[in-house]
Amino acid sequence: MGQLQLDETRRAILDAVGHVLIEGGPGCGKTTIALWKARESLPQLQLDQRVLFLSFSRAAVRQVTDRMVGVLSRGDRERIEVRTFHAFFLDVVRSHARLLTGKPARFITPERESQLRADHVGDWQTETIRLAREESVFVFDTLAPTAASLLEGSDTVRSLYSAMYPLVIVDEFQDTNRDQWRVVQAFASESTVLCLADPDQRIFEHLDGVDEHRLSEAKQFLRPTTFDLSADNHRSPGGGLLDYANAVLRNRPATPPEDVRFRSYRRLPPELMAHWAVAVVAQAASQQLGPTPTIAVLTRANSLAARVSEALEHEQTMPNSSVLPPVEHVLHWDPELAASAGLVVASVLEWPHLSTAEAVIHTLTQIAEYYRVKVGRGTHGARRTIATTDRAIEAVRAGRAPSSKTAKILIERAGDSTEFTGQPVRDWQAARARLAGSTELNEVFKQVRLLRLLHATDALAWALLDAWDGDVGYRDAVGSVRVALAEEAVNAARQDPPAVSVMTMHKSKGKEFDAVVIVEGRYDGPLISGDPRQADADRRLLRVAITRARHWVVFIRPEGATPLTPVEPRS
DNA sequence: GACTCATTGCTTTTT
DNA sequence: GCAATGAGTC
Repeated sequence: MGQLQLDETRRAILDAVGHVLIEGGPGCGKTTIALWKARESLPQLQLDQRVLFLSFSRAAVRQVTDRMVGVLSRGDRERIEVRTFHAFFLDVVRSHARLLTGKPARFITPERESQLRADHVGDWQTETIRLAREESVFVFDTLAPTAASLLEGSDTVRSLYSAMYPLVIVDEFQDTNRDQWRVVQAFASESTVLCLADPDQRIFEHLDGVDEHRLSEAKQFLRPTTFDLSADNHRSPGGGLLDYANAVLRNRPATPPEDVRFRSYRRLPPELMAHWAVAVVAQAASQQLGPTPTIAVLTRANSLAARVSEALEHEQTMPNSSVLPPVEHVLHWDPELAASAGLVVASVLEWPHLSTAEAVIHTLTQIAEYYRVKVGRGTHGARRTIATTDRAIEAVRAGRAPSSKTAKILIERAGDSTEFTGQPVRDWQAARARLAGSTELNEVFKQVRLLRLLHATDALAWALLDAWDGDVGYRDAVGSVRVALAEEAVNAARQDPPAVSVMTMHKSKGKEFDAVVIVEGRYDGPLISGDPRQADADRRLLRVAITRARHWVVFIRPEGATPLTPVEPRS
């Protein structure tokens, strides 16, 4: 770790006594100096004491853990616990919830929660609070406030954790929410707190409990010794990208450096442009950097990320008839909705074993389930569809003709002879093809296509092979697929990052790539909003997105889009 | 209560 | 371009 010079500021950080706040932009070395500081504190710790390094996501934890390998010896690494806030909260609640509720804690998974929530009449938040207080049952959202209350409310618990963790490091402090901050405050009375922050990387202020004044509040409360590393940049050589990102942030005139390119589109879809850009960048990058440069395609909205991913999946032909081969990639996508759409397809694979009425009810039930997940995601309008579907189920059950179009179509299709071949991939496609013709069926069909992009096809095929009855259909295909997709979700989280990733700019926080392609859609909201208040937040987000790149940035924007800086970019 | 047609407005999330 | 809404009709 010799490349990081121990300059005056860093020496001062290591020597500082009491709470410390380190501010600085992307690639300034905040994490590294924090790890050094942690290492310096180790000799003073007792054998059972640890340094606690709190991060916001599992990906961030991984990033820090990887970094530690270069900075610390194995023995030192074992004495630094890098954890997500939630993992820590879970621990606190599991160990001490009895103090609040008198009962041992039980936990509800997010999947289970979305079911319960969809079926619950009344305000779900109120219900989760009741569950926690009265039944000692916790969903993810009640963990943080409960852990905070435990640490605030009991001197014993607080001292216990401070004794365990004399030094607590908090990453991405600018985006800590209300409850995370409460926990940090509780630690501060007996432990030393080290906060790492970049005020210009606040990109989650729209979330409840995240506050633009958090940093100044922390300065008031902790009275930390504050250091500024914003002049340093160890990520992009020459600093051109960071300078340009800062110009975009402040809306100051700037000539984009050579390693930032712009392409505008007019008639061609942005997805195709993105595919082209990835192909071009991948080739250029592998020539200069070697075999597998990492590339991220970043978007404003999940919907565009999904569309880009779909384009990358298939061979495309440009107007000049050059052919873009498929690009292997991973879409960072919340898989729950696609998975529940997959269960609708799975239900069709069970049709050969069921009477027409049973088959229709089975599939309608899965469709209702899909819309329950949607309601859980905040789509209020899905309730209407659930009600319609439930009525249709009742009608079929009672032997009446349902009035819902979806149900009518399903009755017609389930009446046709349905036999499958035992080849999972072919049968899956055949089952999926039956889902079309009504708003609901079309929507489910579209969602299911995303499963392919999640690289779940192999896991699905294996699960279905086991479920094949050896004759005409699949037994408990729904159950098998559910298990396979849940396992896949767990595995996907552990896989090594692939060469090409597609995600929203928000999800790129804390990550790093050789090249970044930033795609602006036609209809998914502009990169920079016309509303000036919003525009500040947009510019912070853009700065984060640009600085994810170590070497190159490509912008794909619709023709006539507002320039990112007052000077027209080269094209 | 469900269908069709026209109108509107479009983001961002961890565990 | 497309999904979510609201009005009007069966």
